[in-house]
Amino acid sequence: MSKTTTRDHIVEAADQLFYRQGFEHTSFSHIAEAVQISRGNFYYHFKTKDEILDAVIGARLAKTRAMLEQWDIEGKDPAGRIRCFIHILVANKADIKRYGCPVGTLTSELAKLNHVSQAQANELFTLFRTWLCRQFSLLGRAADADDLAMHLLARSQGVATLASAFHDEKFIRQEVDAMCDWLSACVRDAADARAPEQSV
Amino acid sequence: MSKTTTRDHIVEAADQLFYRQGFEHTSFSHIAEAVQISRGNFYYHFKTKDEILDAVIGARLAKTRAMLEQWDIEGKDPAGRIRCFIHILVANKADIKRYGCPVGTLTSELAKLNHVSQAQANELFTLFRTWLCRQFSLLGRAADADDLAMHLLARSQGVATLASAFHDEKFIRQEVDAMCDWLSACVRDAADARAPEQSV
DNA sequence: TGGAAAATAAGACGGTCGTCCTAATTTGTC
DNA sequence: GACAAATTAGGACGACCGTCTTATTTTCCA
Repeated sequence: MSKTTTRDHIVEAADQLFYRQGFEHTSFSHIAEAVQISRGNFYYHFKTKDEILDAVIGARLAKTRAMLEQWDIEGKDPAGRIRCFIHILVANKADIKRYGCPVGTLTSELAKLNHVSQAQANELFTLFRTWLCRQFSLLGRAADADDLAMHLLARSQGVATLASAFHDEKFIRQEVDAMCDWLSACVRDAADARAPEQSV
Repeated sequence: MSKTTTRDHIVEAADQLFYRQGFEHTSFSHIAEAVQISRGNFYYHFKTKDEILDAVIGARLAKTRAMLEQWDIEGKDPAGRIRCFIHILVANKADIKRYGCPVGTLTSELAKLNHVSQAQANELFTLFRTWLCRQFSLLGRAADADDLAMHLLARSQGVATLASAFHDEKFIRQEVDAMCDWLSACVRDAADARAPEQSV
């Protein structure tokens, strides 16, 4: 059935606004105007603003999990799947240029607010981290898979931050290519380690 | 002489609070309490909150410029100076773990607020960018100096973001080492380009 | 030492915030 | 079609925000 309820509309609008304006700067009035409902109606669906944040993070987690699973069943090899991750930056370059990375900026904001949902938001990072870790393991780099995952995550974050600061989409493409080259080198290293005598 | 005025105290306290709690979340009351003055006294020194932000950014710019100049006159080679930049992450690792990078997080917040001081805050990034660019040029990589500068800036940003999200200081050390290795490879490539026949 | 200038304190102001209560409306079921 | 439940609208509430005015205190120089 999947009928879209008012609650879903609220979460969706809050998601967008939290991303574009930040969590704290987004008020009930902003969301109410976006969803076209009265401000008082919120209390029926969510008792506090923090509950909305929880729902937004939950929605993002679900969406991310679905995306990663989709990549898993698309039948590519691990390197191809990692390349899917890297190319998120290109696919969302317009938004990233304007608002940065949704995960990184939310995490930073909640850290400064010392918000109770910090840990839940960081779970978004963990989702990517463990997924990447598994891909690097399948690639034959089980020994340092988590280091490679963290390295790639960090580079993606840095690219998003600078692309946003300098309003530079070309920089995204450039660094995405560099990350793909780095990934290829990773694959080569793994192959060499498996059969060093066959290396040219 | 250099007597510390009340104005300086305000800027200093605001600087800290903007870093730790964010600009928007920091109120006049917070700053007043930190400086131990009455809330009404602000208006004598600053007419608006935005003026305080301007002063804070100005102070950070001055401090950064002084730091870069210091590194310039310390007589090291360009690679050593770039290593100074990389090691900021280690020197400030405790703060970075808790609050992220002062430049990156402020830039992100102002971008979401669509704040008028966005450009001035981004100038902080430009300061590092042009300085790094010059160092890479002196290193013999004039052709792609700006690309290298942006790459290194992005990696630093990413490290700060993830170290903060995962509360992981070890990750900082790890990535700093990796960046230093990368820098050494840059130097080697530059040397090879200058005298390829001498390479082993 | 007296008096102008600089600096500070105290609080009023309109506005917005998140929260919460209550009445009206819509919806679904017998 | 009646009635209970689900949903929505509207607005009151106290608190805090940034701003601004005014009165008081301190500083400093003639």
